[in-house]
Amino acid sequence: MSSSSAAPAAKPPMREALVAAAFRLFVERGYEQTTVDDIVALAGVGRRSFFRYFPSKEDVVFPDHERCLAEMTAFLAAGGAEHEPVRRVCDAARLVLRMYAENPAFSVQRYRLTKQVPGLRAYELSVVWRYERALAEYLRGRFVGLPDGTLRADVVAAAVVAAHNNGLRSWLRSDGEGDAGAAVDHALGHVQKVFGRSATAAAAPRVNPVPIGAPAEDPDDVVVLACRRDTPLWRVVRELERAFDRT
Amino acid sequence: MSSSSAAPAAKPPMREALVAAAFRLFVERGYEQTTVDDIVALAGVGRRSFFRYFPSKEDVVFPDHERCLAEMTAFLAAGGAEHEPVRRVCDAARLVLRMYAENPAFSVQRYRLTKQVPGLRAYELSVVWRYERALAEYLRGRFVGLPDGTLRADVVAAAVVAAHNNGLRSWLRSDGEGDAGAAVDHALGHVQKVFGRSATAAAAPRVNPVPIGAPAEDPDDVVVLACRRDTPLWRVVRELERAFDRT
DNA sequence: GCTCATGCTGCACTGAGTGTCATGGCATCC
DNA sequence: GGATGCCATGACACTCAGTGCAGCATGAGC
Repeated sequence: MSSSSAAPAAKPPMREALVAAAFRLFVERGYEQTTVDDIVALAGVGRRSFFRYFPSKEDVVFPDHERCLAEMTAFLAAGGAEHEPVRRVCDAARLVLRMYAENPAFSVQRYRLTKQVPGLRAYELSVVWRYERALAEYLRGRFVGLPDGTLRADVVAAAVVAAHNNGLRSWLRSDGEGDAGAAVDHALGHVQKVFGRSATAAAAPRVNPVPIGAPAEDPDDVVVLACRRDTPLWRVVRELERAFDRT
Repeated sequence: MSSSSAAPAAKPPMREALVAAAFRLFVERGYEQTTVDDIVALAGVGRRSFFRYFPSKEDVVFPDHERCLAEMTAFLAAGGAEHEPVRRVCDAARLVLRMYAENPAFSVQRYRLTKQVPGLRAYELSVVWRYERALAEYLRGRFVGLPDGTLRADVVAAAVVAAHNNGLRSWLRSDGEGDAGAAVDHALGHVQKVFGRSATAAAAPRVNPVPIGAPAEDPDDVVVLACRRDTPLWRVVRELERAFDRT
C-alpha cells in the first residue's frame, strides 16, 4: 500500500530508525555511554550500515543540518540585489529556526545533549560556523566596494548568528513552550536596528548630512549625529542647522 | 649547571619537545598522516607521556590557548566598573592577538594547518567559542539591568570576536609580515564605533541625555543622538537643549 | 533462469584515548 | 649512608570510532 511513487518521499527508513534508536539510548544512558554497537543492535542493523548513513557518531545527532544548510545557501543565492542585505541574512537565519521549530521535542532533547557533551558542542559549533560562513560570503558579495566590506560582512554575520542563537536558546530553555518565532524576531530586530542601513552612518564619526525632514518611508529609520565629545557646542548646532537646511 | 632554582621556570621541557616534534611531522607529511606514535618516536618518549601532557592529539596544535584563556578571564575579572565595557572586551581580545604575535612563524604554520584540516578547524572553533563566552559573560555582568542585556552582550561579544579574527587572519595570510596590531586595532575600532557607548542610544530610538559638554577623557568618544526620522524639528532641538543643560 | 546492480552484513585492521601497574630517579627523613 | 615515600615516566592491555574489503541477499531487466 505504501506506493513509492512520489519522487522525494519513501526514502529508506533506516536513517530514521537509526536516529530514533540513537536518541533513545542517548537520553537513557547518555551519549558517551552509548556505543555505535549499542545503536545498531537496538535498530537491528549491521554496524557497517550506520557509517553508511552517518559519517560519524556525532552526525546522527544533527541529521537535518546538512539539508538546512543547502536551503540557506540556495535562499541566499536566489535573492538578487533588490533586498536589503542585513534583512536578507536575518531572513536566512530564520530558516534555521524553522528547522528547529518543526520538531520542538526533538530539538529540546538535542539541546540538552549538546549542552552537556563537549564533543557534541564542538560539532554544533562547526555546523554553526558553516551557517555563519554562508551568511558572511553573501554579505561580502553585497558589500563589495564599500570600505571595510569584508570586515563588515564578517561582523554582521557573526552578530546575526549570535542574536539568532540567543533567541533560539531562550526558546529551547523553555522546553519549546514559548513562541520561538517571537524570540528570534526580537533578537534579530535588535541586530537590524544596529546594522540595518544606518550602520554606514554610525561607522563614520562625522556629521552626517542626512535630510532629517524627509518623509519617513521606514518609521523605525533613525538618523545618527556623531561627534567627538569635546566638540564645541556652537559647532554642533551649526552642523545641525546645516543638515536641516538640506531638506 | 642548569640550576632549577627559579620557581616559575625550568619546567619539564618534554612539552616543548613534543610540540616541536609534532609540528615537524605535521608540516612534513600532514596532520592526519602523522600518528601519535610517530610523534613520540621522534621525541624519544613513551606514548603514554604524550597523553599526559596533551589530552588529545589536537591539543598539541594549540599548546598555549589554555594559558591565554586564563589570562583573559583574569583580565576581565580584574577590571572594575571604571572601564567602558566594549572597550574592555576589545582590549581583552588584544590579549589573544598578542599571543599569536609572539611567535609569528609558529602562528602562520598553525594557520595553514587549521585551514586545511577539518578536525583542527573544529577544535579551533571550540577554543574561539570559549573566548567568546568569556567576553559575553563579562558583558552580561556589565549590561545587567539594561533592556536586552544578555542579548546585547552576546551580540557584542560575537562582533568583537569576528572583528578580531578578521584582522588576525588578514595578518596570518600575509605570512606574518604586516603589522598585526594595526590590522586588529582597525577591525576592533570598527566594532567600537558601532557599539561603543552609543550602542545604548542607537538601540533605543529616543533622545539620549548624555552630557555632551563633559571633558573628553577619550578623544575618540562619540555621542549619538537618535530619533525617528519623522520627529518634529522643534522636538529635536528641545531635547538637544535639555541634554546640553545637564552638563 | 541468468546476470547485473545495489544495498546490507561480517570481518579484520588502524589509530586515538584510557586504566593499570612496574620502574627508576630524587628528595627527604632517620 | 641507607631506608622511605613521592613523582614522572614507560610498557602493556583494552575499548571504541572509523575504514577497506569481500561476501551475500534481493530485485529488475533480458
